[in-house]
Amino acid sequence: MGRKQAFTKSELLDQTKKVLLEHGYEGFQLKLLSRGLAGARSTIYQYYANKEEIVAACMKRVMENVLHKVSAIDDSDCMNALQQLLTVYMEEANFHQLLGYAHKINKANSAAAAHDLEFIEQAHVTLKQQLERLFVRAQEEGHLNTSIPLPAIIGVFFNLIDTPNMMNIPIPQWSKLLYQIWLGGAGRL
Amino acid sequence: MGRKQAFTKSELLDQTKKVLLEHGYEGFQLKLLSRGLAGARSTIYQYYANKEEIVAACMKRVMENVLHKVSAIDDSDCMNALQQLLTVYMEEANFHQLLGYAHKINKANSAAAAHDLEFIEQAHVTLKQQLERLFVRAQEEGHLNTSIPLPAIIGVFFNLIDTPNMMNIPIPQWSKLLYQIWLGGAGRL
Amino acid sequence: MGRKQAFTKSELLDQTKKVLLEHGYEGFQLKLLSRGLAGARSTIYQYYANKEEIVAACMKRVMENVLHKVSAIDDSDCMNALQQLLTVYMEEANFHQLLGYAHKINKANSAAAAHDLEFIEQAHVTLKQQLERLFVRAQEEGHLNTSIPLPAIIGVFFNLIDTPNMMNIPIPQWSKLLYQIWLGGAGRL
Amino acid sequence: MGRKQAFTKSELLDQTKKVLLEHGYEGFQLKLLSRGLAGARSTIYQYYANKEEIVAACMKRVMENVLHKVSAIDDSDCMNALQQLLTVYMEEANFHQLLGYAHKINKANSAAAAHDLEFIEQAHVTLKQQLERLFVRAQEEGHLNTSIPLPAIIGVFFNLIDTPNMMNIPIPQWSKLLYQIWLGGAGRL
DNA sequence: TATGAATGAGCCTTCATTCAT
DNA sequence: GATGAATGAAGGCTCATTCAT
Repeated sequence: MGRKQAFTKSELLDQTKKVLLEHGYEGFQLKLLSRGLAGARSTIYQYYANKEEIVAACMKRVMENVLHKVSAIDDSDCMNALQQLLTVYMEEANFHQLLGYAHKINKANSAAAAHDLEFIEQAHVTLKQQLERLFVRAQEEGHLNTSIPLPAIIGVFFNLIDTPNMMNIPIPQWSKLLYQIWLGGAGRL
Repeated sequence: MGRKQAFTKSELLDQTKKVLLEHGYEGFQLKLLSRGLAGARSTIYQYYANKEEIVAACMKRVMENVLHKVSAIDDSDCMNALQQLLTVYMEEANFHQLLGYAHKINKANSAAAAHDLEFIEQAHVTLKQQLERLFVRAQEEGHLNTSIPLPAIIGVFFNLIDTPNMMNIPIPQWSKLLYQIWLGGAGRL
Repeated sequence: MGRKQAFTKSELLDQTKKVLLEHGYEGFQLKLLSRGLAGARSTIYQYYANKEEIVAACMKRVMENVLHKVSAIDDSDCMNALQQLLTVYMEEANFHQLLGYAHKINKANSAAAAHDLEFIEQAHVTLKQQLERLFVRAQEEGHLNTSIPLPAIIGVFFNLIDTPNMMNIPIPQWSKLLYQIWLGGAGRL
Repeated sequence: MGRKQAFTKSELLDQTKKVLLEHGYEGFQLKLLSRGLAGARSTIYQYYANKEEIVAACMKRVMENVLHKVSAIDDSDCMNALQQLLTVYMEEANFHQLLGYAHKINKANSAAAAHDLEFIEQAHVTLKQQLERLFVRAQEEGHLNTSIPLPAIIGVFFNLIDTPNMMNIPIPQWSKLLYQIWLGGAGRL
């Protein structure tokens, strides 16, 4: 009964992510959102009660994707696991950047948004711990240069994600290449 | 003689940079700008005709600083020059990030802004060429691993700039450390 | 036979009255209306073409009730008739208040609403005349203090209806009590 | 310095009261407010941060007026004091009605509004106590009919305020007339 | 010149009403 | 007939920009 939906919740969140990455959190406007959807601006309110909830839901979904992919990684070999982790983060484009917006969301406006953010925060902590454990193992197993402080190693590793892929190399290979640079350096062997 | 000067152009641009980095381009508001300035919001229009011009002027100034510092680098030893370049970019905090906002500025609104952006664009190209020349030299002189495509090496190098400095190591040392990781890798030698 | 009846016209008007008294005319919203009804908001339009018609119909029904009850009053004894009138108006809770909203309804929007309002207006006039005749008779029969202008006496009498019943005395007794105060005053005899 | 104000805070509150009485709380719109002012709608925000604050401030001012006038009443003779109280409430037109809107204001939206409402609430309690004391004294001094419950007497007294003044009798006389009806009744002596 | 005040354009959100199943 | 979904027209509020002192 009733009409058929102009767009699905999933389409809405897809577009949300797109607009968010293109215009940043402060530049996120419902006008831009609806522009990329097959329906009017006010229709958005069928799904979410306000702007904040939309953004929070979008972030939550991205986080869930990442958690899902990460949980599928075999971490028996820690170096291999790191390589795969890097790939996952790269595939889940701009996961990193999106998370940076999380703290800007005004929780006071919406309980639902606050709840989603809580989830994201929790997951974030979990991911970090998992990652740190991998790095510690890598160090203990003698794969890393012990003269470099671990936080620096981790920071550089993470930052690889945002390296601009000028040559448009497919993500799996691009990820492998960056991993090699990170581990072996850019200098002559 | 009139009234006393409320704030100088330079103070205005300092504050512009601060607000820009804190709130992003889309979150840049004149209210935030004047809040950190010793004068009224409307006084800003004594210096610039609109928002776009302010941001463009700010970026231009940052670019000029970078150009100035870069031009002082001795590039007889290309590897040393690269190391120094990295330091300069890091010192000129968030130069990279600011430049990312450049393409968001609406040039249609102001000829002055368009002019400044033109300058920035030009300088950007120049810097890139200079950098590339250094990298080519580095490769020719056998400092780099030839099995890695140069664009990837450059991309990673540049991305180092944004690596979060969790341990708050002073910039010159932090720069040196990142340079080492980049060149030698994070793995065991 | 189609679908089952979601709610009757009468239920709709009951709920209309409730919402109207709770939120006032300007606060009357279809969302609040359907919330207390066993059916969807859009179903309301099966009965009435727009908001104005609903409110007008509600008022008309209340007025009809009052007319009905009033016509049953035996007015051979005018003082007794007045007492009974007061009771009727009080039973027909907030009749008075509802009528106050009548002039706010935008007739331009709906012929049906305009028609109902016409009826209400007419009935209102009739009731007033009837009442006035009763008061005139009461005065002529010497029941009222002739040193007080009749309009003042009538005004006070009518206003009794809205006296807050803090002690929750049952309406018939409450009505009788107010009638006594009105007639005999609050002062020592 | 700067331009001269389009309207004063006081004018704003005057108009607020007018619109509030004409359209009720739910019908109170900034458009209606600015329509009666010599300035644009957005100018209102120079004085108050939102709708709620405006309404709360308006009510507070009315309450302050009432408190001021009430405090000037000589209550050595309680019956005389009651008569004067009635006049005050009538002069401060629709004070009663306005107060009825107080509980509809959404305090969550504004600390300033909540603060004003706190004041109003407090003053309301004080006024009520003062009034009750007067009535108790009146009863003890034997001015009132002891066979009528005091709350009913008080309720009727208060309700007099809203009696429609059809003949447009000047307020002091109108008040006196109502007081007489209340005390002595409308019936033949 | 410096600025306090004014303001219109634009954004978020709500709501009566219409559509299409 | 009943309804879930769609939507444009407003209303509250903010902000860049202009005015007038």
